[in-house]
Amino acid sequence: MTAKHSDCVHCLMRGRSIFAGLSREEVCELGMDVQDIHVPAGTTIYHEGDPAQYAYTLRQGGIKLVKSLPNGHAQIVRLLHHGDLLGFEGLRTDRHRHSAITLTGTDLCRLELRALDALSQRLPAVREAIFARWQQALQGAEDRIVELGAKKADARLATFLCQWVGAYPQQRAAPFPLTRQDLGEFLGLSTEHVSRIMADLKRHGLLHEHKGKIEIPDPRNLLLYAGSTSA
Amino acid sequence: MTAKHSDCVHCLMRGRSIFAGLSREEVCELGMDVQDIHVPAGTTIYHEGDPAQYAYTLRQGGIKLVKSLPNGHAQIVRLLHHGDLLGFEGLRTDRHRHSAITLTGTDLCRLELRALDALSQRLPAVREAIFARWQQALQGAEDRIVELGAKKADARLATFLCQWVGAYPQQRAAPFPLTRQDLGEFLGLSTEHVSRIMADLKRHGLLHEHKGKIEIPDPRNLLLYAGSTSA
DNA sequence: AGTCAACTTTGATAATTCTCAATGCAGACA
DNA sequence: TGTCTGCATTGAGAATTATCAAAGTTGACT
Repeated sequence: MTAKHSDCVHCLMRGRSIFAGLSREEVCELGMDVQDIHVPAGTTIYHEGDPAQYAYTLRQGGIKLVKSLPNGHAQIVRLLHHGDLLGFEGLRTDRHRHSAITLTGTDLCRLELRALDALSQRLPAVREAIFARWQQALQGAEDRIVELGAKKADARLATFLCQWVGAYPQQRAAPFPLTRQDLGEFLGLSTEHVSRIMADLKRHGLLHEHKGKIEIPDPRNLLLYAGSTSA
Repeated sequence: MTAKHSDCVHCLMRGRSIFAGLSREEVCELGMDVQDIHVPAGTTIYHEGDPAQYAYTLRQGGIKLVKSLPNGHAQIVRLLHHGDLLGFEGLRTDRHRHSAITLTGTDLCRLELRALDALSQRLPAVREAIFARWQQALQGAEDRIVELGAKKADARLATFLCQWVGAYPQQRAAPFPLTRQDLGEFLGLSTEHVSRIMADLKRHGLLHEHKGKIEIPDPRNLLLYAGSTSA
């Protein structure tokens, strides 16, 4: 893991970060100690239960937020793409509510939580940005509840895959660093079952996979198929 | 449904509402049109997809927030107790993301969303309160994801029942207005399956039910039992 | 008291999903 | 190039959960 001081002013991600609403001058005067961090795939950035000290902006790569149960099961609570914020569970939360693990090599900006908190008091734009992300996260979480509670395995997987590739509209084939186990832990299924469904989808030509890339020729078909295998 | 002007200053719920942090004077000067509303059980307060105009504070009673799927399934996204806020999906959200349906006769305070929004800009205490509820809701939603994704039926039900009675610490037996169908739609199970598990729990003396009241002699036992029927 | 409607319980059977075990596959590395 | 390790796939059987159908219960209303 490497770290250096970050130059927020010229950051390519600024437009998608929580500092998006600020002027160039305001960014210059943040007065925050922002670290620029690099971690390889499979790194745990922080553990569930750890005292929370930093928040991070995911600049590049993928991260999973995981909760573990005493019975040995793990549940991926959320998957993060570039531009997402992590580690900032709440205003006065002093412990991380999940573990953050990189799925790929990852670039992050690390901010001190105390400083970020203070900043959000001072700058309405930052507060709004955090607020908005929160709202987004809640909405996402509630959608997941519906997926997990009211849909069958194949429909869950199909919807998820469509959403995933939807997050990479530029590319023809989206990067796909998730293992079958990751998928299982995200969708509440066993790895084997995920594997079987994936194989089925591929057999039906609804899905192509190759070297960590995934492609869905026609999302509508995929959703239709998953919906029709069972009401 | 009856409505009259509300007297926030003397409201018994004020301490638990989003106006909790305000002084008596500030409450007097809210300048908000707060309506005092009463609705019977089984009323839909607003529908999923409706343009959002009001937020509500639940003063008394129980409410379920429901999302419906095209396939006919319904999923209860959240259950609200007294003191909870509803209808306030986000600052700039103009549509309700779920339907709100009363489980019991219910007392509500109705606030105009636009006014509440303006108020939260003006009064940091209100903003903080809303913020805090949000964080709470997100945390709750993520916990639900874990429940739905990583636990079996009996464990889900057990944890839920313990949480439910935990929300009524004063009483020996907690009010329990949920039908088996409600439980099923909350936990992602069929009504029949819920019924069977409930019967089992009662047979083992882990649970008593009588006239819309529920009692758990020893929550620890209940959780233990549900955990042990399967790893 | 009688009736109705809504909710609950129970049973039988089917569908879904999990678990365990074995095998296949591909990239990392010596 | 061989080997090794981690991941993916496949199969078979078991466990879990859903579905369908039929009674049973309860409470409200007449």
